[in-house]
Amino acid sequence: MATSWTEKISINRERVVKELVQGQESATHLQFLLEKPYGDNGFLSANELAVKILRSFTEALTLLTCDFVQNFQNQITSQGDSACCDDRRSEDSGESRKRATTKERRGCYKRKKTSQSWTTVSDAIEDGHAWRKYGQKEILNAKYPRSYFRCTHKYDKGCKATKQVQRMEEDPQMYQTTYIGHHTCGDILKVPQIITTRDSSPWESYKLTSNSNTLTQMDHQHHPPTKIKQEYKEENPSDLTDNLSSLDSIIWKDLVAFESAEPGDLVASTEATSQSLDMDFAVNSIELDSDFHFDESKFNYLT
DNA sequence: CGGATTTGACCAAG
DNA sequence: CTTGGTCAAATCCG
Repeated sequence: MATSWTEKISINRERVVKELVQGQESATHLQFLLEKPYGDNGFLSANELAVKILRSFTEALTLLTCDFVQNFQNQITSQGDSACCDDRRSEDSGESRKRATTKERRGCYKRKKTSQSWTTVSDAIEDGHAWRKYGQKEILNAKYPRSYFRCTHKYDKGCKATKQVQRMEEDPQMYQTTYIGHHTCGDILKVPQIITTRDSSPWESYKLTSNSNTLTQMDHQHHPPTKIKQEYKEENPSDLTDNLSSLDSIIWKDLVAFESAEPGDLVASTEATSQSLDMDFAVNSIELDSDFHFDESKFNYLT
């Protein structure tokens, strides 16, 4: 195997610490916001911070759980072959089956307990990936049903990515999306989808092309305008600028809201998760040139 | 006609 | 037993 169990543990420990530190920082920020509830100068709203904190702790707990479960499973499998669900099904006799083979396997699966997952909250459902809905379920004590999506390329490319989308009770305009597993089909959203809003309607949509840092206007979609965040200045940040080549693996958690998308403008911010950097960060501003092109080195990052 | 969605059934887990 | 996640036939839609 590529990495040993002990290596995985030490890798995950770093990530756990990182997640917990981030959660702590977000909590501090939240505390600051709660102390002055009428100020609106914060980069992140209290609600977004709460989501961020929750995500950090969820991720940390997931990593810890993965360690534990993986270790346990390693011990089990080393003692003998694991029982597959097909084995269980062979015991399940008596009742006549409608059809053999594929139908025989219906509902035969393991719950994704150890898959990496992360949750976002946004007022847009579209995230740039090709999803196919495969189910909807009423959830106990939830006002709105939960929708289940899988990657369109599940069968042709074996992509295991799924997501669950649920309208939020407190704010029905917003959707909570839980992504489970990363895309392995090549349909990786190499660059963020950026939704912009202008001060005056109509708002317009832009998308970063995959091979360049160029914003191209998208066909109008049925997104409601995203909220505009106030610019938040902070000293240039971190070691992130050393790793900008990893931009292709960034998964953007939130939509960017531009105060203006005119060339030359500094435009507002978003949050993002980088798989390769294994961290979350925020892009504070992006400067556009006349071709709606931006220079990565001019990004202002917040970690 | 083929791909996407709907929806009730099926199944695992607790 | 209940609940949530998935399957797949029926249906919709371009």
